[in-house]
Amino acid sequence: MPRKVTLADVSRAAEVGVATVSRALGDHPDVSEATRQRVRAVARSLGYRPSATARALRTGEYRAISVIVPDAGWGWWEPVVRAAFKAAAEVGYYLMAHPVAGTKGGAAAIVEALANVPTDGVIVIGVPDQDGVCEACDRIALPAIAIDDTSRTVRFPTISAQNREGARLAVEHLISLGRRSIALLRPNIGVETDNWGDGLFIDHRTLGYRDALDSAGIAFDESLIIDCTDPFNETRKHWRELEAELSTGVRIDAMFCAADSMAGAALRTLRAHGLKVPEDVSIVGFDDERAAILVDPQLTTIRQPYEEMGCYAVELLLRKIQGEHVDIRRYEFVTELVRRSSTDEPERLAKPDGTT
Amino acid sequence: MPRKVTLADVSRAAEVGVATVSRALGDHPDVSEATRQRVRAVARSLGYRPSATARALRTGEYRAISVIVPDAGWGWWEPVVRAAFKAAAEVGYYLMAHPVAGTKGGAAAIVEALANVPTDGVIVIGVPDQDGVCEACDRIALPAIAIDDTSRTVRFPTISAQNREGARLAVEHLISLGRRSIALLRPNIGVETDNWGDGLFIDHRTLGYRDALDSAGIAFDESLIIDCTDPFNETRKHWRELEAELSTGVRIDAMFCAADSMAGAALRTLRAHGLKVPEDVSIVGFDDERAAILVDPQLTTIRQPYEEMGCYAVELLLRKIQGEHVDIRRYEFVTELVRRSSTDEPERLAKPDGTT
DNA sequence: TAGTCTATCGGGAGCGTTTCCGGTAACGTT
DNA sequence: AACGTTACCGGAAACGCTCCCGATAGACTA
Repeated sequence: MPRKVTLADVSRAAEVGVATVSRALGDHPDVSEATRQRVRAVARSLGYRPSATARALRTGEYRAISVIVPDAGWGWWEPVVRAAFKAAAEVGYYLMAHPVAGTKGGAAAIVEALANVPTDGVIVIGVPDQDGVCEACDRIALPAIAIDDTSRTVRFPTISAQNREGARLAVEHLISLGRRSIALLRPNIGVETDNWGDGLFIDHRTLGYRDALDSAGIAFDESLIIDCTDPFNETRKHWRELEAELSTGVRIDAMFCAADSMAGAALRTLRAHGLKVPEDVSIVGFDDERAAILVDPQLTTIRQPYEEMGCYAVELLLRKIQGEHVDIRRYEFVTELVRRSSTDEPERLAKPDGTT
Repeated sequence: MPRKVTLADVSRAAEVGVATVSRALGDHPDVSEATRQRVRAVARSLGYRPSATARALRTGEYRAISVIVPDAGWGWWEPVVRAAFKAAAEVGYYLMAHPVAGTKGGAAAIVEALANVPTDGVIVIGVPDQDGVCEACDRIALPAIAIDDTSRTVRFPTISAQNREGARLAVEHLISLGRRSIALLRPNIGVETDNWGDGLFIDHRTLGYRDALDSAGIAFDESLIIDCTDPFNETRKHWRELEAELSTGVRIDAMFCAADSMAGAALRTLRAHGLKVPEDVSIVGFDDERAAILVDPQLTTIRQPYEEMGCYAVELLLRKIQGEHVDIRRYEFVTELVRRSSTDEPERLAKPDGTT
């Protein structure tokens, strides 16, 4: 294999100093147009490629950032990552993704490994023990910012959607269809949730659910809250209880899936109990992830502005990398309702407010 | 922020030479146990972390490899990447993922960017212009190996499933259910396919389809082949033709989806035309990606041994990195049929071979 | 004509490692 | 007592780059 061609090689071939080559290639001002051209030409013909390592060692910056994601693929964060990739590329930064799934040792191990990866900062997206990761980053002086919040306190700049308002939007939509017995299906994310407290996204969504009920004067019924651990295997106790209730004839006429990923299981279960969607039960999800259009019927859901969130994340991170101060608070983004067939109006139901 | 602590700092604090520190930390033989302990302790208390950059610059190896994937998430390659991550970690290598989706410039640009990323080699997974990417890697002396094949020739070590045998398995299963009018739904992958030639995975799957038909003595009917560009939007002409046929009463009783990602659309379309799965139409997919268990009914499909493939990929790549010779050929892995409800036997159909 | 200024360039240090090589001290051997 | 061995350690070079600083030559000013 051909030995790597270095600055010195180019310098020799172009008959100029190595410093000049560096400047010519780096578009610095104090080099004549003529030499710049010549150096350029020689470098190209020699197939010169700068060593990112050497450059990083010298300058102390890698021009690369990392995102830590829960898994390689499959999740609401995909579009966020995609957007972040693009945003980073636009300012000449390279972005790399680090899935934590399957890694043993969890957050700590991830950051441990990250210490060996050339990166100027990290974006932590919806991983368990988000705070732990961020703090570990802090310890090794790595700027970090978080997206979504799986930790109750805000000790790092945190980007999230307006979860409470979004949930309210969802449930209001169901109510506007004339639904009144609305179940809340919640993903269990491995940390204790606190229905009323501030913090976890799922808490906010629960609050939004209550907000909508309250405004509509519908009594809150705790038995309609169902926690669901595994969206694919439906192992959670509460979920089985719902199934039991359904088979004993308890009726719900709507369901707010606080995460799209559970929609498949929900649909299957409802169907198994002879309930039709959207005729008998209307469903609204949250996240607008790709599963939403895969299921049948396609899912009405709450969409987060993933692109904006991803872009803003890199923007914030770059600021932090450049030493600017970034407020430690939650940066919230507005959500919108995406209507699909899971909330088609089956028949003309009399609505509370009398509109069509 | 605290300045980074270097070898020199540790050396000063431990009152030994920097070379000794390096050796002590690196578990080299010629350093006394006593000093090793002391250096270790000092390093820990100072919070020393070796600079991966400096080390890489000196040693010339990064102990990191890259995977290039079509997209950030959502696809059959997810488990491959996951397995590769693990395999790499086990031998002390770090793996990073590079999605090409959204990148402008395609393959060339990717590798261009990769030149600035510290990596010892790359695994290219199912991206368009796979050959182009591999060749670009070759040019910059980056060891590369490919997984799956979206190029017709094998100019790089290529890992793939036994696509032909897998497809045969799928279709034989359908035939064993008594089905005889079996549609083949194919993903369009952006390159011209050649039904009979060797190369693209989809060609192999088509061949397997024919193999099964031939063995069962079922005549091949070209009009049952449907090409489908976008699994989510179903825009392809042939697909609309199928829909048209279905509505004019043309009957199929089974469908082999040559990629799971199309199953959602297929199911929706069939349902829209009043056909029930699995009662009226049996469906088998290919890939066993996560979509397979999300759809309703859950999809019988052909599973590739993703974990093995991912592990083998890093094994092969590491060998290449270490300068060993790696045969340039296709490394094929056996597939298996995963039975789910989309091929439940609806009623007792008379089977050709008379078995139950 | 002498001095100053600008444009252009080269030398060389230094980023944090690893590793070669040479040096010292302690020990064992004749 | 003189030598060779062994065990341990430190100095320093090198990896490829950037950038500070000083040098040179020509142009311009007084």
